[in-house]
Amino acid sequence: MGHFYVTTPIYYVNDLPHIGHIFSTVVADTVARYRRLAGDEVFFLTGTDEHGQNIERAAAQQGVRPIELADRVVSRYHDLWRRFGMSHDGFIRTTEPRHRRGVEELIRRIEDAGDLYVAPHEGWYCASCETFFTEKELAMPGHRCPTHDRPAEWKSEQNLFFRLSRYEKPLLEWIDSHPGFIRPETRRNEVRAFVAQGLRDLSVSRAGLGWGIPFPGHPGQTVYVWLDALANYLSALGFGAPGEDGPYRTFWEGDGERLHLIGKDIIRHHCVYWPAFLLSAGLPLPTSIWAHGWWLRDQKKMSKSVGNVVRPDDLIERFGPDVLRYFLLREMVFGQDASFSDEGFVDRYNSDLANDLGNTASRVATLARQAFGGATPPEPCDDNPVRTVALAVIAEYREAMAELAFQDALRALWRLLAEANQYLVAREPWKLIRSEGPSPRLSRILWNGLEAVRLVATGLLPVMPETAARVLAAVGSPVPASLDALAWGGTPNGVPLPEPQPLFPRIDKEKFMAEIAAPAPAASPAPPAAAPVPAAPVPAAVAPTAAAPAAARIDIQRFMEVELRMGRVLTCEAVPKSSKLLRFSVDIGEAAPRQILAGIAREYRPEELVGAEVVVVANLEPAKLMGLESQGMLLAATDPEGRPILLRPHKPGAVPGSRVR
RNA sequence: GGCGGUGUAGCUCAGUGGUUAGAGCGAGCGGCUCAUAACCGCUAGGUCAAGGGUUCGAGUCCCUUCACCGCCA
Repeated sequence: MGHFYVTTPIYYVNDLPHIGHIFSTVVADTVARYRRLAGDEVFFLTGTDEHGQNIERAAAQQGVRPIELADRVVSRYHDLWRRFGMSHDGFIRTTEPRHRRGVEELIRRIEDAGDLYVAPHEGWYCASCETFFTEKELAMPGHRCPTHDRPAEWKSEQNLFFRLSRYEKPLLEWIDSHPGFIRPETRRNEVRAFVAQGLRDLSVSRAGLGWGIPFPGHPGQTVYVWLDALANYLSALGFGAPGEDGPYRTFWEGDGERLHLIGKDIIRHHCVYWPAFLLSAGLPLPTSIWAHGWWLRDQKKMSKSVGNVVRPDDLIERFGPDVLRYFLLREMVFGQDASFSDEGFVDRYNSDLANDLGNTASRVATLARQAFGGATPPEPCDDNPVRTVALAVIAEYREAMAELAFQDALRALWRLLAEANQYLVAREPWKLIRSEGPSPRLSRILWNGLEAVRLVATGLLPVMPETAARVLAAVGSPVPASLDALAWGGTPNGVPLPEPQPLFPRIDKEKFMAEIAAPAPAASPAPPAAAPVPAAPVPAAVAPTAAAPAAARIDIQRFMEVELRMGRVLTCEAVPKSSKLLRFSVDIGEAAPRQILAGIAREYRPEELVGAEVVVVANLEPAKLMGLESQGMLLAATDPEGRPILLRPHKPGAVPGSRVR
């Protein structure tokens, strides 16, 4: 069969792994496993992006060398991938010598093609993005970077430029003649439109940047991070290695498939710059670049500053990685955004895994054990409604998996579980056990049930490798090494069946929701508190007031992300039917006062607070309490009893709206 | 502003111009008792964003409007 190369983005080591990283890697792992089962020779690559000013700065703040910072974060990735049973064949770090050689070789070829030149580069530069902006883009006063909301610096330097403009037509032609090159379709349209409107040459070096790969032949220049990072897809395969090219020839230059999985935020780099670099260097292009959407948290974008990033350690600890893998692949329409919620997670778990998969497996296993002395039935069955559905499901599953339509593939498998349950209810084998004992008819009925579960578990092998194996064991089948097993008739006859045990114990949803809403019990070890880089802030609403452990240090920029403003209370009243909430309208220097709710009614009477000066968190995501929207938060400390003490200035005169810092 | 996309059941989403618009989850009722209070059946719930047009026939094609999303270095 063919060769198949699949890559994840390489992850930037300024952030700990979160659900977004996990998703990309789970997808790649699932595809890799599927293709291996289907008989392809597979190379699955992931890795880390470790260069750039952000890393340099973060390391300096922590008083370590950049490579030490990178080492620490990388070890977190290794740990996580191990826990997830990721089956990657390679892990590349951009700080490795082999990567540097690959980058140098790529640049040499681009230079040989005459696509590099030196020119002055100037503009407003945001060090966080490591990007130059045009005057137009930063039109707002102060030239603030739109993504980081911090002032950009005017910068002018000599840089190397890549003749991207030369590849405008070739790229358009390539996109037009390769319909599957950029997926999904809507991204392809976007990229096409972007290229069609004209391409400017691209700066591919920075002057005086320490932490990066020196630009070969141009002392004082460092390779621009994107050119550096993208080359990982080649260098990890051995491109640029002195004697031996390793898997490079097989997986990049061969006629197999080369699939880049990316998030939608890095489309341009992968769909424009990267193909152009490759065209220039005379190298093959990837066969497909698949951009998936983002995981939202309860419909909102996850962001470090909001503090709603899903770090799935608790979920993995509690359910094992396979359940999260299943959830991620089942819930997201690949290519679109999806929303992660704890409630959705439990619902999915209970209905799909506990009720359907787990229960059906133990149902058929128990029946067969009862009827045939603890073994699988002696007689198979070759003509029945379950088989008819199974054949359709298998075809649909394969088609969907080939398209990375995991949602459809899984939905198809679950149709077979439903069919098996309907079939059992129609045949009532539990009655036959009593009325006719281990008859041939009973054998065929129960064999069909086992076979249906076996097929579903086989289809689940790429998605939930460890769990699928356990389901197979539960229905008396071995773990197959090939997708050939995904065909009717594999359940062995007369082999012992283990005593069924719940594979997915049902979760009490109410209890679960209450548990995750509550702060972790004091006894439990603090979650990764000793994180090498600042972890996401704990949502303040649920943070315990008792002696909080010292938080990781943050820099001034980080602090300034919290917008604290002076406010004057205009009105204040109790919220009906609430013992704790007061409703304020607060002037913080804006056109209209803010409505803010605070849980301090037990300690303060509304009338004593009218006119009070208070400190407001002004850029907090609005939240609904008792049906009322709270557009901010009042700062308060607590006394030894845990009662709130509102923070107020010790003397009057602060201007409403003035920044507190 | 330009280009592209989306809008269908309480929620998440399917729906090549062709009967009465579907699935899963959730809700209500009934059945079963092998199975993890699981499973099976039935029911409720839709002016298919709004308006206009083409057509024998429109969720589907065209136009307009509204809302949301993405891209425009």
